[in-house]
This record gives sequence, C-alpha cells and structure tokens, in this order.
Amino acid sequence: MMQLDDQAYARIAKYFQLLAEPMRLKILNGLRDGEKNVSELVALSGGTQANVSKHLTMLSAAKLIGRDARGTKAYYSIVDQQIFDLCGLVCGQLAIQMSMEAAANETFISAVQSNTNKQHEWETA
Amino acid sequence: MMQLDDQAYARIAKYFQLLAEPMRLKILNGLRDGEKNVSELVALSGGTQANVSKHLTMLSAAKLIGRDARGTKAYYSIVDQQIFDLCGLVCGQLAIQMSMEAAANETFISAVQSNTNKQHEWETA
DNA sequence: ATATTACATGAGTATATAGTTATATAAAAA
DNA sequence: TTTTTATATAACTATATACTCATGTAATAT
Repeated sequence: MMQLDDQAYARIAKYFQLLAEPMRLKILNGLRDGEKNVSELVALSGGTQANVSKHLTMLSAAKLIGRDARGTKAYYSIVDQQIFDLCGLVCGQLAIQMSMEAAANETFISAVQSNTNKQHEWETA
Repeated sequence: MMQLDDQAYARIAKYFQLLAEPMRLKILNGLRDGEKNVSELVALSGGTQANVSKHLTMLSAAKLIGRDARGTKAYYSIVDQQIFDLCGLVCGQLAIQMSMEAAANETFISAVQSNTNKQHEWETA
C-alpha cells in the first residue's frame, strides 16, 4: 500500500490540531456569516481579548482565516467555507454515536438537529 | 445567531484532537483496506508496540475503530469510512494552500495527487 | 506446568499549548 | 500633543499528551 510520507501526516495533523480547540471552533463558527472584528469576536465567544487575539493569529497564520486591518480595527473572515464541511461531518459522526448511545444525552443531539433544521451551525450541505 | 453550547464545542474539538496526531493518522490510513492486528500496525507504522497500542486504545475508546480479539491477537478496523472524507477534505485544503505557495514544495502535492489518481489515500470521493 | 507470543498498561519524562496578566504598538480622537 | 481605543504580544503558569521503558495479563504452544 502506498504511504504518505511523515511530513504529509504531520501537516494534516497540524491542520486538525487547529480545529481541536473549543474556543477556535467557536470563533470560526462566529465568522460563519461574515467578517467580524476582534472586539465582536471577544463579545461573541466570551473569551478574553488576549486569548481571542492569539487564536485569531494562529488561524490567520495557517490561512484558515484572513485578516483585514481597517483603522484601529482588524476584521477577520473565513477563507474557505469548506472548513464548515469538516465540522459538519464531525457533528454527523458524533450525532450517530450519541444516538447509538440510546439518547442518554439529549442536549447535544437536539442542538445539532435544531441546527440542521434551521440551516445553522456546522451542517454539511 | 444560534450557538452550539460549550459542551458541544468541546466534543467536536475532542474528535478533531484524535485526528491531530501523525501516528494516529498513519494507523487509520493503515486500516483503510481492512482490519489489521497490532503487530501488523506496528510494522506498518514504524512505531513501538506500546505506543501503537495506546493509540489504538484511544481510537477504540472513541469508537473510531473497532476491536476484535481473536486468540492472542487483537484485530482493529475502521468503524465508519466517512472518517476518510475528513482527511480528504484536509488534504484538499492543504493542496490548495501549497499550490498557492507556488510549488516550492512539490513532494506533498504530488503525493496527494498521485493519491487521488490512484484512488488511494485520504481522497474524498 | 512452563514458556512463548501478543497485547495492554502503569510510571515517569519531555514537550506543547491554552490561558492569564501585563505591556507594547498603532490609529484615531480630543 | 495627549489620550483613548483596538489589537498584538511577551512572560509565565498550569495542564495535557506523546513517548519510552518496564511490567502485567491472557491465550497458545511445548
């Protein structure tokens, strides 16, 4: 079987690592409907300014989001909407797992579903 | 805008975290064409037995892979092939990024492409 | 029963990273 | 110019986690 080399695995892993952080997911989700500046994202996420700014710097360095400085504000925006497909797939996986766990935890599934119904967060298509 | 609650973000992040590790990606990719036992995965991945076993335990606990003990051997297998869609999307993203970086690093892109052509690793559809 | 094979796991270490606090920088307002 | 507003970043701490080495456990073979 053909193998990706170690550098390729490392790159893919690093990409997933960016998505492996709740605050970053929240920020990305906050950018779903268009650009926002740092203050808006701080308010939206409930994080501190310093922490949100750091996450934005990381996401920007990795080209997952773009940065546009206007005046004293910095507006960030999603570069490629396909990123939400990734989250949608994961939500789908988790929803399946949880439904198989026999509805002990209703909260998450209903969040995802109301989600899907309202064509809101993370849905795939 | 509707928000997923913090527990939901945490769950999604934890899922991505599982994919944010080169050795685990290698193992998952090694399981692409069917179940393998631990020794086979150790050989295939180049990792130590202890380390591979730990990663398998993690992936299994998260239900990304299944475990079937037969005799003294333990066979692991992918539970849902959709997981490769995730990796395919990321490969696609990275390939785009790298092609935009003007082909300085040809290795990775060509790996992903020969990949796509040969219908091998990580491709989406 | 003993040895061997295959796998899992505990202890310990090293590193990475998320978060906080304080400060730096830079544009705009006064 | 001085102040204020918006953002970035350095220093530090705490926690998580990947790895190694050693050992435990369980099924098979001798």
